[in-house]
Amino acid sequence: MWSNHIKYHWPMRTHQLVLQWIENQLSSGELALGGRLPAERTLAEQLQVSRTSVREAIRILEAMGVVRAGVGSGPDAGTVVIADPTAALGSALRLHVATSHLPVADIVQTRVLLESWAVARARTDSPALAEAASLLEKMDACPDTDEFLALDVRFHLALAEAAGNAVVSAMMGSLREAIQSYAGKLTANLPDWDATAARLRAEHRDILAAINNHDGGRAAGLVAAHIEGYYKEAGLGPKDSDPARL
Amino acid sequence: MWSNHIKYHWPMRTHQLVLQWIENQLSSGELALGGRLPAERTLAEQLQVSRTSVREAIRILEAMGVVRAGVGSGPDAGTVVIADPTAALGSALRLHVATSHLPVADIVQTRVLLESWAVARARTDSPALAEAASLLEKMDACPDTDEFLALDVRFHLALAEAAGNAVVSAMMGSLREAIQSYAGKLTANLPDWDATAARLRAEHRDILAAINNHDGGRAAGLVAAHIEGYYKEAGLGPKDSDPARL
DNA sequence: TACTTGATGTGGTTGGACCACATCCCTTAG
DNA sequence: CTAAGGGATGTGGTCCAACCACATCAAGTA
Repeated sequence: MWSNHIKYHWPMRTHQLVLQWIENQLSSGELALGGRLPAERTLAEQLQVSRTSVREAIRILEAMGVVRAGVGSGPDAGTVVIADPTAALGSALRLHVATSHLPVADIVQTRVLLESWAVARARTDSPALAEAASLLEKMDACPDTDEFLALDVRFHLALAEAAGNAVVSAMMGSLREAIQSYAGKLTANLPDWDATAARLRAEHRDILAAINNHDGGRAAGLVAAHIEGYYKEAGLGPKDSDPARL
Repeated sequence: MWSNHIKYHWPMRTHQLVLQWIENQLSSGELALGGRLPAERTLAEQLQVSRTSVREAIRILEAMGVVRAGVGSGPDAGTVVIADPTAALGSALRLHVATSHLPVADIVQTRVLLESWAVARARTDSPALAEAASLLEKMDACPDTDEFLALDVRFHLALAEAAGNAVVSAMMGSLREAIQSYAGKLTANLPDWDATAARLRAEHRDILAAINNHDGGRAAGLVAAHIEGYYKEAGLGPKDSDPARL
């Protein structure tokens, strides 16, 4: 009856074993960024598990933004280690927003918190800040709404990166991604897009100016007002709203 | 060049299709928290895909903390919808720390930021705050180091929850989980655990007192000093963080 | 009534098969 | 000699048909 004592006392699923092995390889440095995992069939034989279990583990790592799977042959093929923490956090947040377990208002509030902190600590000599300035100019000469919004996303992301904290940057990006579809629908509610766009441009300029004037406190306040103002104008109540349906 | 962009969107892998279907069910409310997914074989037939693809999608959702798979029969069996955002974020962060893409110092800094913010706006009538007080008493009468640390984790999590922001709570928990093994090793470096424990107890009391005195600013400062002091004493060089002004 | 025992349904795991794709390398035509 | 075929090879992507371990439930039995 107890043909397998180990499994009974230590019920670890097979794909978790593979995950653990890969995570160890990553921690020990034997698998580094840009490195390639063994082929699925090879890895399955090495670990004495089925290819299915190996694939399930790789799926999880792929969803976590740790690896990228590519078919074919050559340098672009195979399963290679990447680093995209934003993908994992964004997907997770989006899914839990879908279950109504994470209110959209909380996401917006957290974004305000992180981005305010980031601009307050932004270094004026940061490359990310230079990129933000460049993006701001592009937005001035951009008549298309969708393109403007895309640039807006990159602008705010650049602001977050200016603080030099990779975790904050990743979280900022994931928060953006999690409510992207939501924000898109809110934008449709705006009564006068041209006026709003003009206001956003002006506020962007003020934020950047405050940072460059080494007035982090003012920059943080402007960012908070900028974000909250946008969502408020589009109809999202602050922290009381029910995100049940889109 | 742009054709790659199009190709990136068009050929959707089979498990992503399943993922999308389930996410739609969640968004529309047809699948709610505590609800059960169709059986894997049934779902495979419904969506006209193989059971393998269904399983890969479920694996991802499981890693994201959205579902829990249980074998057997009865109410506890099957794949049921849960809500554990901390699991997903924690795993993702831990994996990216393993790839050295997310510095531990950045994680600590982010934790200081979030927890400072949380205690600064903690509501004194929050149930989480009452739990924190209860945990504090337990820690006073706890001689065991490991148990003390476990209570410490729950104490700080309760503080984070007192702000009433689910996203911040989830992120706090995930940050803790991501560096848990790291923190454990650091604790071993402490020269005099008893002295450190006594200091931690005192600081916990001060933090809670500041919150109950409605002095959020002081509480935030105490939390920042509390966390940074611990890691500094254990030998982790901190990023200079100043979450004072938001 | 109380207990045993199979039936049923669930996820967990495996091996094999085939496909589409991308590269590499050898052959062959010029 | 060069350059254009065209397999050979290796990769992940997908599917299928089993089998196992487990947990519950219902029918049958003492």
